[in-house]
Amino acid sequence: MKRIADSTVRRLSLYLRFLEDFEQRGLETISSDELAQRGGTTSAQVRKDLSFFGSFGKRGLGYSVPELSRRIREIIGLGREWRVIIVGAGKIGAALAQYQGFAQRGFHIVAVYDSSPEKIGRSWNSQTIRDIRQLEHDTAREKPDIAVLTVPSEAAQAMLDRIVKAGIKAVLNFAPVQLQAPPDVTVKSVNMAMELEGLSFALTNRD
Amino acid sequence: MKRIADSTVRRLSLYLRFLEDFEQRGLETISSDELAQRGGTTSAQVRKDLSFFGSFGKRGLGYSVPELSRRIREIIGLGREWRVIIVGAGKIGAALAQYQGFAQRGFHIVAVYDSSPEKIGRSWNSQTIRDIRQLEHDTAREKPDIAVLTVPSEAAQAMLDRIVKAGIKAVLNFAPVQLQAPPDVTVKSVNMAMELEGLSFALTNRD
DNA sequence: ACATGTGAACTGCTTCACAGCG
DNA sequence: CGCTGTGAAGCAGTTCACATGT
Repeated sequence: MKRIADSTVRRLSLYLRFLEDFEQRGLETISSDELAQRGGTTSAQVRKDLSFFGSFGKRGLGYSVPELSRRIREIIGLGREWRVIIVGAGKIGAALAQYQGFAQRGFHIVAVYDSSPEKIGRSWNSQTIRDIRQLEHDTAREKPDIAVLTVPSEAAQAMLDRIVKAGIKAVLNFAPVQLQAPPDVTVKSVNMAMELEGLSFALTNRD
Repeated sequence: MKRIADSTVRRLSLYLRFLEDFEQRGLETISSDELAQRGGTTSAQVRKDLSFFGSFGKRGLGYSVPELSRRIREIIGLGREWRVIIVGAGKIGAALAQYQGFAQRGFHIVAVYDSSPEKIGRSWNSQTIRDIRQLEHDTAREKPDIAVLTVPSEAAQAMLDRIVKAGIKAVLNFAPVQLQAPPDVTVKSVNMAMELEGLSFALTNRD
């Protein structure tokens, strides 16, 4: 299969959200143009995005909402449950563990880790915080798919190395640092500091 | 000035982080190649990024760490204090309000708002949570520069409209929805759901 | 000799425009 | 006729390669 651009995958996520909305309202079909307007893009872009994966529409009519919804879910891989661990039980970790949006889309938190003795053992939103030293042992047995990394910046790279060595192939990083990982491991970063600086730049450099 | 790509600004943020690190260690000069390796890019990319804003290096030598550091801070607009409000005192809002990285880079939280009567009036990390109904009134007086939007998805667009009408020109959105704003208002979104789905896609579609 | 700064070449994403099909 | 699907054109961001300055 041809390599798919990151931006394409992001838009598919977006389309799916709209489709689920339409689905709930009982709409049967939708055109590329309607999807485009909602998503702030163009109809050609929508059709091109979908065309990488097949021909899901009916000419002269548009797309079947339930079918397209199903196909996109399939493409993104939302048909199954993903097993997620959270590494770092700080403020952000806490917010994430309690975030309902995860479970709704099939991302199931199976463990939370920390290194601080005061936190280990404490119960936390139906999870007991585990000792980070158990990471390798647990991972071998429980085979999580995704690790969410919410440790301090200084510790992030070392912890990522452990996660990679433990065999996890997908990481969502919240530390504001650039991480190095082997090519078979996908790392996505959420970097608020960088976004804020982007706003600072926009405010500073406008006509 | 020519329009600067988003990716360029993000890399400048990244370079700045490395430069601050080098500065602390007392290093005097750095080459584009060293910056590139740290940032996972190429030396040509680094030089091109900087060239949009001027010629800061010395041929045959590299860049002065303190000078380049200063110049990038100036470019991004980190020379001043930015006044930030947080709209929505939920879990994410809480994590952000206590996040030290903000203040360190000159983003100063001047107010926190919520609509829930149980939350309003409660003290919170040296801020008292204010009634969202005060938003317009306060904004007229206190002139915040940036609003961080951490309200539920359903409320996000309506709240953004209020924020825009109140005259704020930069918004950092945490709701997993596509927001519409006039072109003179910059909106950046942090969308964990989308990043997670990107990981799901990567795990699903690999050889 | 060495590393910057920058036009030129390249790569890849987006937009166009229209043939194809219901 | 309307809307999809898609090659071709256009555009933007990245990489190359070398002239330039120290």
